[in-house]
Amino acid sequence: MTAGDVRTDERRTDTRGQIRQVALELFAEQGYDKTSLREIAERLGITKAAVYYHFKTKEEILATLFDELVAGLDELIEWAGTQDPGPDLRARILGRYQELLTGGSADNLIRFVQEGQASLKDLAAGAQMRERFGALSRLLTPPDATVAEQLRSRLALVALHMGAFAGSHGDPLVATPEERRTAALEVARDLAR
Amino acid sequence: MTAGDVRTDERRTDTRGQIRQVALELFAEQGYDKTSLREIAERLGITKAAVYYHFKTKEEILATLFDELVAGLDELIEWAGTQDPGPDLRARILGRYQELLTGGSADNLIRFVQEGQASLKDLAAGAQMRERFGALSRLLTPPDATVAEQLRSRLALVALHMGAFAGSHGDPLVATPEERRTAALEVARDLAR
DNA sequence: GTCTATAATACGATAGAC
DNA sequence: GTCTATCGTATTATAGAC
Repeated sequence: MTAGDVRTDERRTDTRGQIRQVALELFAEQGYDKTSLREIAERLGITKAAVYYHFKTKEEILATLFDELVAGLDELIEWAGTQDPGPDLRARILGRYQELLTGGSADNLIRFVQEGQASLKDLAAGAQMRERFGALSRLLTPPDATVAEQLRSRLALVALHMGAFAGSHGDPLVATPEERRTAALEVARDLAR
Repeated sequence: MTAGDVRTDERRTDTRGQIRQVALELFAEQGYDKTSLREIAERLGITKAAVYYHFKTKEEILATLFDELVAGLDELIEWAGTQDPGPDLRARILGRYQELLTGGSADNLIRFVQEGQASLKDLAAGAQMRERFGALSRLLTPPDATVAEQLRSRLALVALHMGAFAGSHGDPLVATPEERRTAALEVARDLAR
């Protein structure tokens, strides 16, 4: 882990990374169950067996996709725990949560979470995400919250999700990604007010 | 179709209906892809082949599950088209939509739609539902709506869904079904105000 | 690090007996 | 209306050559 040890991260052809990237695209597009390792391999011009050199199982591919997001969420949750509760904190939590969903490939990841909840049900990554969503929901919900307020907290998170990837039921939102994000944050903050 | 023609509806052991019921429960619980015909058959103490006597394909089972809801939605959409647009109509649309989701087994169906969007992607039933959600969203969105208002309309529908089956991300809402429904309608109407 | 080949298993769907 | 038996095809995963 010294500063000069660049070699380990400088794999000339980062097959492992390409597998992760393609897998995430396919998982988000068509779901985990309906995406086969053969399909992932084919897109990269390699074979299934080659994929198994880089990952022990299909689920391991999925698990590594969540690592970054989960770490970011844990950081956010821990930070929020040290702050003074109140409407202002809730607004800041939502802003930081949206930042986690912005940039990188977190948009595909959150689309996968939002649209493929069923497939995540029995997977370790699913349990991991459910825990974090639960923690976030609690942080966004005053202790004496009504049922409607609890529901609003959950919807605030969904609003940010829908702003991150557009799609979802019915027609897509017609707007640029920036417009969507801005609108989503506005709606989410209003819901968690 | 005469009044006395009861026989056809009075099948002593309604296997077809039982298949539909069990299938819906399993689809809602674990998703369409992960539910096999063998599993459905086993729960009823029959074989896969027997299931194929009642339905030509697995997808046909799913399709019949949506028939009632789709018919109700079409009726609602048509009715709404004859009314004067405005905040008041939007509130009434949401109320009637919630009624469609209440009673019967529509709760399992809408849970399946909400949590299993990925599996519905390439299915005829999925396209059918997406059309209706799109129509509903448009009815709930003023013509000059901002992006935020468009998003709020979609969230209003999601609010009713979450009120219909509790579950979803993070912790379940702690409330009776009635409390959940009441809160969901309040939140939904506020979103579509 | 990638390959061919294959094991083991499950799936949706069909044929034909009863 | 339900059964047994099976077909054809996919899947995840592994063994072993190169």
